[in-house]
Amino acid sequence: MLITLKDGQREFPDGMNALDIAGQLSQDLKKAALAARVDGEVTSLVAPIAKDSALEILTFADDDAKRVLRHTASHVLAQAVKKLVPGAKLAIGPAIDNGFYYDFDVAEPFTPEFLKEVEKEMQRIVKKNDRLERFELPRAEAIAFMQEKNEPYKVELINDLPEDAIISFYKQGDFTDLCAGPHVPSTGKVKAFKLTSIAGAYWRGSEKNKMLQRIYGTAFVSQEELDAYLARIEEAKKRDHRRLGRELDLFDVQDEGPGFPFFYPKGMVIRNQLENYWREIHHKAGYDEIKTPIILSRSLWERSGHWDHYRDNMYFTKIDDGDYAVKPMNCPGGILAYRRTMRSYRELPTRCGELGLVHRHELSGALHGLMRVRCFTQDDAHLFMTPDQIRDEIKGVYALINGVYTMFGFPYHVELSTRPENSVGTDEMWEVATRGLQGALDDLGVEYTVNEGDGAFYGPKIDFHLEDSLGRSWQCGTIQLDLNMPELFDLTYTGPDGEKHRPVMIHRVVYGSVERFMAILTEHFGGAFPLWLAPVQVKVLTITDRADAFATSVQKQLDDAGFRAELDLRNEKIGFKVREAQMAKIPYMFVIGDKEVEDGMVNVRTRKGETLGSLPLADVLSMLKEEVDTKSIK
RNA sequence: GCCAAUAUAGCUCAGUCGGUAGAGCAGCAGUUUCGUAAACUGCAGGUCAAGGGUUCGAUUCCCUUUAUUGGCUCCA
Repeated sequence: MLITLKDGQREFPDGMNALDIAGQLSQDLKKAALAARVDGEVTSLVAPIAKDSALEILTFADDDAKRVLRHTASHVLAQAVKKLVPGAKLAIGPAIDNGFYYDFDVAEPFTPEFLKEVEKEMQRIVKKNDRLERFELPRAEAIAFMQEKNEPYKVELINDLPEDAIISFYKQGDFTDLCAGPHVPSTGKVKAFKLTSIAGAYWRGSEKNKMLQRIYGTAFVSQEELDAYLARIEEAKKRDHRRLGRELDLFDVQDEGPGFPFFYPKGMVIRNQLENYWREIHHKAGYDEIKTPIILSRSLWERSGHWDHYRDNMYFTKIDDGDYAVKPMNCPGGILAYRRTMRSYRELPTRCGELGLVHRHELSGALHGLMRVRCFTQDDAHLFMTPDQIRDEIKGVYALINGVYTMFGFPYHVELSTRPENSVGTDEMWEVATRGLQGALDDLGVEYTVNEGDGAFYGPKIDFHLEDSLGRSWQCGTIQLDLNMPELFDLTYTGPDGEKHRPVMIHRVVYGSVERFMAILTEHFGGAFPLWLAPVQVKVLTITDRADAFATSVQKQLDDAGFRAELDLRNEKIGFKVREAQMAKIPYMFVIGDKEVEDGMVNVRTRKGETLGSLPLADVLSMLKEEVDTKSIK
């Protein structure tokens, strides 16, 4: 058979497997090989290749090979747990980004000490280097096999496989698991691994099901790589916004208000800068700004559908004898603002923004720093338009969001979320709305994944996800197309024909929530905010008190020029003052000593440790102004 | 909300096999006037998360509650 390799074609005997082919190419490759990609499909190294094919030998550098190795590691984990707790029932154990997990149903929850034992047992299994052998069974036999092993979850999984599915198993030593594969050839390939945590997880992800015990771990081909990975995680934790928020005195959440964050003076500077920027770009994009009340009557929420579909997440209050709710979303307010007057088609589209403070009762276990809180400010806007304006408006919003994320240098991914179970409106409305969003994304040529059933209760949405320092993804921007609320509130505009028509509504946010966005921002920049956002932009440091007068006048000039500058006249050594400014991640330090006083210059140091030397203040000011005005993220 | 872990000074963490606690940093007070990431000395700082139980005695052991962390679920 003719095998096409990445650097040319070669003839090999029919039925030869990828591992042996690798061996003929180089012994090093054979040793490093974990899996193969045959005609684009990831397969086991030991699967015979029957015909002319394109072949890639995959080593750990390849993401698919990482998954194969980690999947095998999850089997090793399951084998070890079964050995130590024979009564444990196996659920599922896939590879995930950066690692793997396996779910078990056990009578007693796992403990951290137990993990140590499991790791030891896994070492033994890896050392034995058992081959992983694949075999298939017909459906009935597969079920009988797992029934006999007393693995009810596996039986359920097999029952749910499509009729024509090939049901395969992998056997290593005395352990066999239902698995589609592929795997590495033998357990010895799992050279370096670590079990990282224990967690509860619902069977099949539904809180209606039993909670199983999940063990998370990760695996690499060498101890060095594992150590490097663990060191990277430790490093990433230093960027955690909860930690930086406290260290840099920006914000925090206190026990007295779980999920209700505090913002301190330095944090407010960042927040206000973000809001100023937001107003600026929205003004340019043709938006007006409004503010609607935080508390509104119960009847409004009943009409909007929130009472039926969102009540569990809402806070309520009583005023005199009336029932009121604290708003969990801004849309009903935005709708009342639209509805206050007769609208003509000539006014459409209307774009009305609101930095709206909303409160939502999130589950206590879901709270996470500023990322998930119980009160937050959405940089919301509601657009009302005629149906034929939908695509252009969606594109306009997309451009706005893309522009902001790109300006900050944030990579993001896009998801399209469709109709959830608990929703309002007719099938037709949902169909039209979903097609509208999809059409706009396709027009723009945007890559996206579809998230079935994850839309808002009133409409489908396009979600923008950003990543935190540990690679966890958080939804920030969203564009939601809504045909339902206009119906529920009987919104109209007068068309050119003089008749009343129903407008279409778009709900959208750019930052998502100002709080979450600040968290992402903090982690992304590791607390070293770009100059335009930095709470303190310049710190003026004196070397001796002979420089006090000049330093004070420098600070005054900075202040007059609109910069946020602080003065450090303390009787401390310059090295100490620099260190403190450095740790506060202040972008620029102006060092002033006898020399500078004499020359009338400032000696500029950046937080990156560069010393720019003595410069005339006027020159430095125009340089900094340029950096602020362009919102440079250097 | 569910599973698990954790909670000691402003922060990071020791410690007590049950006899009411300690370090570094930060803070404060002195001394030091010094050239780009840590001067020196001293002082002060804690209901050991909260409530209950066991005990002669609980910060330590047990229970409950609260909060936090990592997941699950949910979501901006």
